[in-house]
Amino acid sequence: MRFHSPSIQYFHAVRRTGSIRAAARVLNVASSAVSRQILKLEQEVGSPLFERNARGLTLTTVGEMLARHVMNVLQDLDRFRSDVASLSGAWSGTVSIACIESLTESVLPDLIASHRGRARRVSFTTEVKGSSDVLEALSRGEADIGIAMALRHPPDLRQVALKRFRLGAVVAREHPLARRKTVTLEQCLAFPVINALPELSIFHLLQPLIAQLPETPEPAIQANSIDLMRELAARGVGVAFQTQLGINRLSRDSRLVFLPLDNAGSPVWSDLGIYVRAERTLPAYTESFLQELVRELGDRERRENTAYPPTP
Amino acid sequence: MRFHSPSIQYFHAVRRTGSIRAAARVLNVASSAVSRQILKLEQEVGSPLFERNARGLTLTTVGEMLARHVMNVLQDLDRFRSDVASLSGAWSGTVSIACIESLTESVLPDLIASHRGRARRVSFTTEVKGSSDVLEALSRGEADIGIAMALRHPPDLRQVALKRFRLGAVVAREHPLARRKTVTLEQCLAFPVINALPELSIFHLLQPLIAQLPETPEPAIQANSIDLMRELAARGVGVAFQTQLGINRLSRDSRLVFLPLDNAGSPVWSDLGIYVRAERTLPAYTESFLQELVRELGDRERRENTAYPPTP
DNA sequence: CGGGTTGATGCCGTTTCGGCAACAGCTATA
DNA sequence: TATAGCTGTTGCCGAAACGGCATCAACCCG
Repeated sequence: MRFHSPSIQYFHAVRRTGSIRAAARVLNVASSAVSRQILKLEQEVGSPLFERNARGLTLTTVGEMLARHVMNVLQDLDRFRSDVASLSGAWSGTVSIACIESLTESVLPDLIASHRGRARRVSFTTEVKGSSDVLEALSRGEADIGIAMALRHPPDLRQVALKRFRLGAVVAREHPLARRKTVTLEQCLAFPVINALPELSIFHLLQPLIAQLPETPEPAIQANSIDLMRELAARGVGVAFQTQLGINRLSRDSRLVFLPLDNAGSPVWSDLGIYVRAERTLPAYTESFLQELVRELGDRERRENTAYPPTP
Repeated sequence: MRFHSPSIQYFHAVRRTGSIRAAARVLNVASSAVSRQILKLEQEVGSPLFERNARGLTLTTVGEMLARHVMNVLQDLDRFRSDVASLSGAWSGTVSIACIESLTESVLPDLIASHRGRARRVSFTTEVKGSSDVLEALSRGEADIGIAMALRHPPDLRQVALKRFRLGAVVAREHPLARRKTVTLEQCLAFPVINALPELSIFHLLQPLIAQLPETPEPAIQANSIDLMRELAARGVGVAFQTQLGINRLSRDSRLVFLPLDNAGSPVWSDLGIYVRAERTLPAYTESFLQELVRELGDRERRENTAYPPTP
């Protein structure tokens, strides 16, 4: 089912790989064929699409415009294919997800497992990235659904939902703070803390708050893995911070205690956004999973706000 | 700039014309070429796209799915083209509008005239239809912007805005009702009325109200042209009904008086919707005009609600 | 029962496409 | 500085796809 000119498929491959020869390898054709199709495209558009650097190709402004169009075409072709397939009962396809690490410990595995229990023919590809990388992967068409910190998102993305979870400290059960109901940042900083590196979204949440404090103590440990940070906290190394998305896992882990964080008397929120390319209609199976994801995150948001109600 | 397979262009032409030979004439190619491309498409999709009737071709279910995809592709190609063109300063293109008759007397001509004053290179195509035909033309990709009565719209259309205007009676200045501030339906029906035919949206607004009345008098005249109905009213033939969109024109026309209609003590609203295909990004020049249209209709809505405030 | 459609097919010249090999330009490494 | 390895581009040629012409079978309407 390949009823689009080879040009746009070749263009798409070249854009992704950044090189004509690499694209040719992926496409299993000769590089000369790819080169010619690109030249023909440029002649028809009437403007160069790539800047030829010695090390490969980079999109020009017009090239980026065409890339957007080609992405729209190919993604909509995917949707059409899946629509036709679902007509004959074959509900199959691959959902590609890009998300930040907070989701990996329970939300995503739970959801994927349950979804595959019902729809065996739908497979998943997930990639964990930093928030801005998630949005970029979505823009570049490398993922269908993105979950990231709700920062400013580019106009070519659509925010499907916005859920807020409370940020908190994670300490070992024996930690002096462990018996409190909530903690403030000052109270945490009295102890060794395990700080997130800038790649993690927690960094960008805590950084402005720490900057407001009169003194900025040296962090004991810095890391870029939430898992590692939590394991360090469990061993009593210090205070870690994370959004309370792993409420199930944490409550099962008897070594750890989650303490909602307060700042100037009000909770510290971590806003999670679910994103999708705006100029796109999702295939039915992707849309279905997206709805489940939104519902599940809504449920967790509600559940945690009752478990840890905002201090008045 | 034709970088899509001939297949999809041919398919698009066949869908619009409903015949292979007619499509071939439009495309300036031999009918055999068109026939072969369609057959190839069907082979690649793995399912027939048209039902061959003796008199022409009709889309199958799969064919309609492909039609949707092809429409998305071609409309997005248009947008891409205009984006590239606007990069080199050429802000040009054609905005295609389908709307109901109420717009023709002042809203649309005013707006188009003023827009063309600023953007000389943007041309317009407008087609007046009934509300359901407007929506259908939009769905079939034959118009960019649709303005119609806000009924239930198909899911492939997006309602950009919803504006409500007051429905009223139009009578000659010498008419016995002309001195009133507002009128009720009963008061109007005491006189000869000029009824709208079902093709006009006014029919669908008034019909349910008339059906509620104890007695349904014979209409004096039925017509399917708002213009004609208004001219008849000006000659004292009877009471006409219309939405108060031509406030400028009516206030200039000294022969006529507009009387807001009340029913059971509350105004009778005529909801006007502005529609666009959902799975589509508009070219910049179309988007620009759309914004002006929404703003203008919003202005009129506000102006008329102050001119004729709802009776409390 | 013919005259007008309709879409489909066989044949054939033209166009396009893709693979192979060679080329020039650049970078990194020896 | 020379060389090996990479890049994209270009001639050449065979293969595949496309389009035009003429023809055919099926259908509708008068």
